[in-house]
Amino acid sequence: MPELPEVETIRRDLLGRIVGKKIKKIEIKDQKLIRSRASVFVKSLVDKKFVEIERIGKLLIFSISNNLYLLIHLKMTGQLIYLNKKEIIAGGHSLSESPNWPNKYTRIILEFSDGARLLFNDLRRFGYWQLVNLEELEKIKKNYGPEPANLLFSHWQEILKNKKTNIKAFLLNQKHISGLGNIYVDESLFLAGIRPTRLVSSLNLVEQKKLYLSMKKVIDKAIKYRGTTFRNYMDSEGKKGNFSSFLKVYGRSGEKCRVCQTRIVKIKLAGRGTHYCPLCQS
DNA sequence: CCTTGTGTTCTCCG
DNA sequence: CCGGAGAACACAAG
Repeated sequence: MPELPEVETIRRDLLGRIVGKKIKKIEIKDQKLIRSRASVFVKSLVDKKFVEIERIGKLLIFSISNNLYLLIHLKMTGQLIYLNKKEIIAGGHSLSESPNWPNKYTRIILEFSDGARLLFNDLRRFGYWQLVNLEELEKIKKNYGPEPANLLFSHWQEILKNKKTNIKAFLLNQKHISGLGNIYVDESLFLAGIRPTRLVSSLNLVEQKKLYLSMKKVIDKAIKYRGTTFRNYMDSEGKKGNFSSFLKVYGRSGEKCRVCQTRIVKIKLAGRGTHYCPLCQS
């Protein structure tokens, strides 16, 4: 499940690899995943270059040399795989556990003029590629709250104000704060010592501050370790994220809390599997 | 039937 | 009756 740290890892890796390269060819194997007419899509990209790669929350934004923007969302199982000419001939990367590409889940292939390729794999076909102009991009950006890294505590307090839902549902909502998904919401709440079921309105000042700091800490560390691989996630070289071994609650139901040895509980909340320690979190 | 990110639709409340 | 918030559902496939 790519969340902010995973998408940021991909963004940083791709910056040095594809920016400035001319797009030579596009192969669309599954029309469903592109949110434009295929002919328009191909015409707008071929012979153009990527100028910059940005990100808002979990959404990647590739600026193109013709003032259009390619939005790529990985949703649950999307992967962006970069292969240079040599790796294409070898059928993948030089890692033993690395699968061969393209595979049956490869939905779109971008080919650059130097022979390198960018593959978009998506098992569940939830992800998408979409072309927008600046005006449309600005509109889309308005749906996202600030990211943990850019957040001031005074702003955080404003955001929390008058919210009537539980803290889990609140943190998952990208309009309030962007980039957190199920894994990092559960991990941030554990670090803050707050139960996911708590109402936003019930958090006192100390808890607000703890959560504020915990989100930043969890996200920063996860970026440092190149994200979490729980199921499908891999970076643009086909490698797994290294944050998985630091998970305190996510995916650990029935296992002992690393702090107090109490067994981690799993409930369903906001329609999502939700993990917490009944002793550390109150 | 479980998994999840997000867009849409439904429902409730003041 | 309107607007906003939040809940519920839809999507997909293994």
